[in-house]
Formats: sequence, structure tokens, C-alpha cells
Amino acid sequence: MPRPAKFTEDQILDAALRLVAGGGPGAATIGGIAALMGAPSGSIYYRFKSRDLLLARLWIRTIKRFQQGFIAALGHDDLDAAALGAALYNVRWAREHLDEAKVLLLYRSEELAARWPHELGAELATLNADVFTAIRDHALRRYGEDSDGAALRRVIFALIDVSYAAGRRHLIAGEPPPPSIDDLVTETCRCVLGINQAVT
Amino acid sequence: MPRPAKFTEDQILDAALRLVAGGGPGAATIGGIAALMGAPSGSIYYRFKSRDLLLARLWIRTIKRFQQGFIAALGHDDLDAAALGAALYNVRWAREHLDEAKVLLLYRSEELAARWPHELGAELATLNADVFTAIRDHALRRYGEDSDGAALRRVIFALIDVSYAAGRRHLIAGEPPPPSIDDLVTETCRCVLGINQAVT
DNA sequence: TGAATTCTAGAATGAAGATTCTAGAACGTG
DNA sequence: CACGTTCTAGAATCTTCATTCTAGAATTCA
Repeated sequence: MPRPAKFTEDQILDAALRLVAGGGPGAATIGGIAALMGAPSGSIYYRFKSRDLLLARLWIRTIKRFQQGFIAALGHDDLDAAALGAALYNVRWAREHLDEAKVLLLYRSEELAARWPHELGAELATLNADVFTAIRDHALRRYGEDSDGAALRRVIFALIDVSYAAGRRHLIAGEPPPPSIDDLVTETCRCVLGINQAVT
Repeated sequence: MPRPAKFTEDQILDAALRLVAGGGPGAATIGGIAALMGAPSGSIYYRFKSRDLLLARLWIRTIKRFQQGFIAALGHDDLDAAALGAALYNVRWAREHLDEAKVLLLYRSEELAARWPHELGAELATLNADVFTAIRDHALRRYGEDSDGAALRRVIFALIDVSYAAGRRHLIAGEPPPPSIDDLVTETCRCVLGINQAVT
């Protein structure tokens, strides 16, 4: 019944993604997005109420795409394999999704959308809930009750921060993280989580 | 002979620092800086030719303040003490200079100044030269000739990226990095660089 | 084919900020 | 105290974008 869309929501987000990855959030102007697609600016507004909303949706889409694999990796039965798998998943994902990784690693939600749209507040709040739960469960299984939070901090550091740190400078340089950082991440995780060499 | 300045360069940079630390580069508008100091915007332009130049100078001032101690720490005679000292210096510096650490860790030079002023190009290029040299020397002393660069990457990871990763999420939260991350950083450095427990 | 609905086109409008410009004030010196 | 210099004051100007608005085109269905 409806006339088919010439510029879909995902196409617009893809264009915004390229601009953000290339020149930061500031580069993703409505005019810039439209120009990249060969569309008039009005068409962008037909899909997105505002620029903030558009960028917020880009953020959400990107995070969700990333999270799926991470949670899956962390769900491995073997505790150590789960940890190492999750940490390495981060590295591989960044390598295979350069632009999206740039958005996620080089900026933060507040930088993308100046004022996070009210209507997405709830979504933002729960965005990391599943990942957080998965990590907390992992910490619990690994260290038991964690009175002061140090154990949780340690797991977050090993599973997220370390791979983040290892990849960042390469993403800034615009190149995929080199293979050598897989070793660094693996070694670091083993060390921080006390995993011995026997584990795959 | 000259009339004494009411608004000095450093005072202006301090105001800009607070704004950037509080709300990102975008918050440091000329008007905002002026308002924070109770100065008219024209006075800002008397000191700085443009906003980009102002923010670029803030970046340079911040980096230089940070680098001094880092290079000093890395200069320790004992190789292992130098490495651990440098890594921990990062953490301590961030803890004691929250606002400046936010600027350095949460943003990048390109984000601060949209177009890095031409006149500062050379300065930007050599800004990290000393630190880079110090790190490369350290890598050389520790691992000898490094044909494929993996050794250098390893040292950069241990001395910079790891402490960066450990502190970042706390700076985002606006709180000083907790004491527990000193342990994480130390452990990680020891592991990545193959330093055994005997070292202080 | 005609009506209803969904989209695309772009020009017009507005707001936020950077930058410029002209006066005039404040200081140390001779 | 008068002068030359260095600064401060802010109003006025210019740009860059986001956002709005009005027409008009494209499709599907009856």
C-alpha cells in the first residue's frame, strides 16, 4: 500500500556511521548525511524527528549489534574459555567492523547526541543491562560473593577495558587492530583472572 | 610599562579546562569561557586568535604537564622499576589531576580543535616525540632489536594503554580512579612485561 | 483510473556561536 | 601629570546548521 521508501532508516544510519567514523560526531550533520546519500535534508527529517534522535539510534543499533556476540561468548560453559572468548570477541569484532568499532570505542553516547532524546531514556538505561548481568554472573561464578566490588571491577577490566585499550590506538590510526594484540589481550586476561596456560 | 593583564592566558585555559572536563569540547565556547571568568568575549580574542588555537594550546599545556613525570619515572635505572613506576605514575597523575586527565583520556586532539591551527602543526608533531623516544629506548633495553614492532607494541600497551583502560571508566563517572586499580595495573604490567614478583 | 497514503524536494526560517571592530580605560614611565 | 602601550568592553556581523513548511510525486488498492 505505501509508496516504497527511497531512503530507509538503516541507509541513513549507515551514512551517519560513515561520517562519524570518518570525522567524529560533529561531521554527521544532517546536511552531510543527506549529501552522502544524494538526498535532500528534508528526507532525513521524514525518518528522524531530530539529529539527536538519529545519532542516538545509531548508537543503540551499534551497541546492540556488538553485544549479541559478546554475551554469547561469555555464555560458554567453561568459565575460563568464556572469559577468554569474550575478551577476544571484542578484538575480533573491532577488526571486522572498523567503522562501528570506531563509533563505540572513540566516542560516548553523550558525545554523539548532545541531549539524549527523552523518549530513548529508558532504552539507554537498559541498554547495558544484559551485558552487565552477564559479567556480574561471571564474576560471581568465578569469585563468589563480592563484598567490596573489587572482584567485579577486576572482571570488567579483564573482559572489556583491556581489549578496549588494546584496540583503541589502532582504530584511531584508522587501521584494523593487528594480530599481535590478540596475544596481549589473552595474556592479560589470564594474568588478571588467574587462568593458567592449560586453557584453550 | 604595560598595563597588567586582568585575564591571563593561563586563567583562560583554566576556565576552558573546567568547561571541557565538565561537558566536553563543545561546552568550551568562547562565550562560555568568558562567562565563567566574568569577562567579555572580546578579551578572550585578545589572547587567542581563535577558538581552535585556544583549545589546541590547552591540549598542549595539558600533555606537557603530564609528560614530565612520565618520562622521569621511566628514566629509573632499574628496568623493571622504571616500567612499573611509569605505569603507576599514569594512574596517580589521573587521580590527582581529575580535570586534566579527563581532557587527555576522554578526548583527542582532533576533537578539541576542529581544525588544528596550522601554526601549531610542528608542535603537535613533536609533542609526543620525547615520550616515544623514552618508550622505544625502554623497549630496546628490555627486548633488544625489535624487527616486527611487536616488542614496541607490547611496551606501549603495558606502560600506557593499560593504565588508560583502568582509569577511563572512573573518569567518565567523574570520580577519581579507586586504589584497587593500582593493583590491576601493576599485575598486568608484570605479566605483560614478564616481571616477577621480586621487583618493588 | 481515482482516492488515500507515504515519501521526496528544497527553499525559508531561526538559533547558536565564532569573529570582528571601534571606543575607551588602566598603567608605568619620563 | 601627559604619553605610548596594552587591555578590556560589548555591540554588530557572519557562518553554519538544525529544523520547519509547503508542494508535488510515487504507489497500492478498489
